[in-house]
Parts: sequence; structure tokens; C-alpha cells
Amino acid sequence: MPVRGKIRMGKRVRVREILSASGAGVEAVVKGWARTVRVGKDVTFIALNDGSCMASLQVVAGPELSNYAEVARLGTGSAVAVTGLLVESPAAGQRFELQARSVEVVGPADEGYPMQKKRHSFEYLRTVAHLRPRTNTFGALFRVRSMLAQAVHRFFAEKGFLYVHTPIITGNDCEGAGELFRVTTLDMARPPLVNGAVDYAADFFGQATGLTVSGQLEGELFALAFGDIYTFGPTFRAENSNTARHAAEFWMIEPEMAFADLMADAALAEEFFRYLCRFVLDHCREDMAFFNEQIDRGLIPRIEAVAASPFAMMEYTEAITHLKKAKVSFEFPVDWGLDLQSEHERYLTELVVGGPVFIINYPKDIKAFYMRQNDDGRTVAAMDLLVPKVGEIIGGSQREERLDLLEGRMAEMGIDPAGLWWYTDSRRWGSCPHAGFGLGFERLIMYLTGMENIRDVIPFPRTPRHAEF
RNA sequence: UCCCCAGUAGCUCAGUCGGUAGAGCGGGUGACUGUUAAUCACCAUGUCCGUGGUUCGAGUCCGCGCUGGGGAGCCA
Repeated sequence: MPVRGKIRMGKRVRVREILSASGAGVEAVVKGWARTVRVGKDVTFIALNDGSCMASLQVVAGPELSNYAEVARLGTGSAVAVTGLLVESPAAGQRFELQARSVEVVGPADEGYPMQKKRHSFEYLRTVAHLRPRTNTFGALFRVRSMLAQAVHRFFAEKGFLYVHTPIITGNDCEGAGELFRVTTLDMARPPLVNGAVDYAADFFGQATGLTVSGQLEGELFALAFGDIYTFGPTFRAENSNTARHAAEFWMIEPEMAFADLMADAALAEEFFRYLCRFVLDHCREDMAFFNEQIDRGLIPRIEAVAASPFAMMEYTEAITHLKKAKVSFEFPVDWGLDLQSEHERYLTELVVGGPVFIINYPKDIKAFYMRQNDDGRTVAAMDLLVPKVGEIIGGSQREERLDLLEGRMAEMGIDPAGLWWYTDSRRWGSCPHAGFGLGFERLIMYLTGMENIRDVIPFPRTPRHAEF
């Protein structure tokens, strides 16, 4: 897209835009942050990055500038505004460069700037999470994250799904999906008591409340009105999980379809996942090339393969058979009725299948109360999508739409139906088969970028003992 | 929460058998150069995580604590 004609004085042009210019000769104003400054006697080069793309724009500043001494002292991290002429670069390494007519130092950065023009460890960069978006890796990461978020909405919009905002504050603490963060306005030092226990009736909502661990139950209610819906929002788990795959605050995508069974659910999950793979390959080429080169060699071929080929599907019972005859020794036991451990999931997806695989129809005793009971009386219509390197990335199920069976499971599992009267009501009037799944957005990003720690795919990660920034 | 590993300069790390600390990068100064994380020379920089102990003497050995990382569980 030609830049010529679009540029006005005082209006800045993004580096991404100017680097895609069809030719030299345009006058432009570019504003950004200096990545490196190479100073010579007669010429200074500034690699200017504004976050719009991986590449920096080479700014060439000469001694004719009135403030050349100031420019030559610029440190990494400085904010500058450059007005100049875009010219063909005489040297190798870039097609265009900006011959500066003026360089305004908008915000200088001294030697205390915590990031240098060299490689830093991800651990160190987490301690400067307020500045790490200015690095190559995190620039690429958050551009991809933004694109993927929009791809999620695009996928569901194209399929006619309704986007529903389920509540962040919830009174359900009986979903069993994880520990709840308490939401309260009570005085923690002197809470009102009744019979020695905290009296939540005196709290803001008149009941105990917490941050949502899932929008699924409310999502089901909307599916039973709009047919196909999805949620995409923040989710909170107060588990003391200290792993590279868990955060206390993360984003989850949860579609739900009415008049759909487990097979339709898996079909949607597969189409969705492959769509997202295709999307980053097509729309984030430069950033994906960076991840492929710097973070995870083999990333792009792997995603290409996933985008191109259908997923395998395997019964839980069949998975157990594979695991039992496996030549490798597992740390945890394998037996019908036991849940699959990470090591088992990795074995199935990496060695048995060699690609993404759905495991379906799990024993009912290791799954949630709302999953639909199969006719065999011992399994439920659950599915997990396992992918190489990551393990479980999607978990879903067909929901129990039969009121008597749902209430029976709740009773068996000790779940008080009183707080879920609205949920069981949905099975009382106009109930129908329906199914859905949950995809952790950060885990998706990890899979698609090769980044190995969830703390490095979310802007300001919240994990046990960490809520800074 | 459990198991393992680590914490030394601004960053990445070395530090032998217990004898008061080094390199590279970064920074400063200078030189040089249409440079590409430029190059070359010189210079400066330390609560060796904290705390208690063993010892004539501890970065080094031992106890406790804190912090970080990896693995596991829980899960997305």
C-alpha cells in the first residue's frame, strides 16, 4: 500500500506502514522508541521501533542537525519523533531508511533503563513487565495475542454465534471447577459473625460471592435461547498452582451449542483450533517467523501440519489399552477409572498418535456433574483435546439435559441444588441436547508461539504471590 | 501443597581443596567507521539473597528463612 499522499505534517506514520511503502521520496513523521543507537563522527543510526511491527526503521541522523550532540547521546529506550525523507538505503540490511531532517527527543532514557540491546532471560524480563513489551519477543507475542483475540471473535461471528458476557462476580461456589477468590466489602479485621462464622448475609450482595471460575453454566442458559453462543472473558482460579501452565487470572473461550451432541462439539473444536492455526500463519507471518527462529524451531511446520490434517479421536477405554501396553514406564498407575496424568496425555498425543487427538467418553466418576451420562452407565460424554508439547488444551462435553439424571448426579456428588435452581430450571422447560467446550486462551498462545511459560504470554501475570504491576 | 535445582557487578555467568572476587555483555571516556545487538583501546562498578553456626579464616561447609526456576498435583 503506497504511503504517498497519506502523510500529513504532524501526523505520525507507523513504522509498519512506512516500511511497506512502494517507493522512496516521501516526507514522513515517525515516532517511537530507540532500540539501538550507533554513533559515529559524521553519522548516527537510530533503530526506531514503534511496536507496529517486528522491524525497526533505520533513522540516519547527520551533524547538520541543530541538536546532533543530543541525538548522539541518545540511549536505548528513548522516545523520539523524527521528521525526514524516506530514501532507499544504500547499505544492506534494510530496503528503506529515514534521512532525518529533525529529531525531537520526546522522552530521554538514561543508562538506568533496565533493558539493554542484548538478550535477557524471561525470568529477568518478568521483573520488568512494565517495560518488556518494548522487546522483540514480547512485541511479537502481544501482537499475536491481539490478532488471535480478534480471530476468535471473527470465527464465531462468521458462524453466527452470539457473543455473551457472562458475569465476573458469581455466587456459585459449587461448580467444582476450582477454588474461588472471595469478593467482599466486609471489614476483614472484624467481620460480622453469626454462630462463629462470617455472616455473608451482611455482605454487599447479601451472600457469599467470588470471581468466576467459568462462564459455562450461564453460557448454557444463553445457548438454550440463542442456539449457538460463546463467551470470551477473564477467569479466576485461587488454586496454589506453581507451574508454567497455570495462572490465577486467565482468559477463556467457551462456546456452547444447543441441539448438539459430543460429535458436533468435537467437530466445532477441531474446526476452531485449525482455523486459529491457519489464522496466525496467514496474518502474523513476520512475528511467527521470529518465534520459529528464536523460540521454537519447528513451530511453523508443526502448526502447518495441524492446520492441514484432521484430528484423531480415541475412546478413553482405548487410550487405557494403549497406555497399558506402552513400553515406557509411567510414574502414575494406569487403570480403567483413573484419570489420565500429564505423562499419559503426552504419550498418547506425541507417541501413539503423533498429533492432536480427542479422548472421549471418560469414566463418570472423574468428571463433572453436568456431563451427560452415556448409555453404558459408567461413562460420560466428555472430550479432551490433547496436543503435542502442551497436553490438554481443550476440555468439553455434552451436557446432561435430562432433569432427573442431572439431579441424580448432583445428589451423588453432594452438590446442593439450592444454589443452582436456575441451572436445573433450564432442564425443566424446553431442555434439549447441548454441548460445549473451554479453551484457555493463554495455552492457545503458548501452543501457537512456542513460548513455554504462561507468565510470558499474558501482559501482567497473576500467580501465587504475584500481583505486581 | 510436595520433590529437585539455583541466588556472586546493571545483565548473563565463572569462581578449583575453605585463604577477603573475575570474564563477557552493558555503562563511561577516547579512537575509528554507511553502521546493522558495529569495532578497537582504556576506566569504573560488588550488603557474594538474609540470618545463625562451624572455623584462625566462609562466596565456598552446616541449619533456618526469603526469592526465583524446573517437575508433580489441581486444571484451562
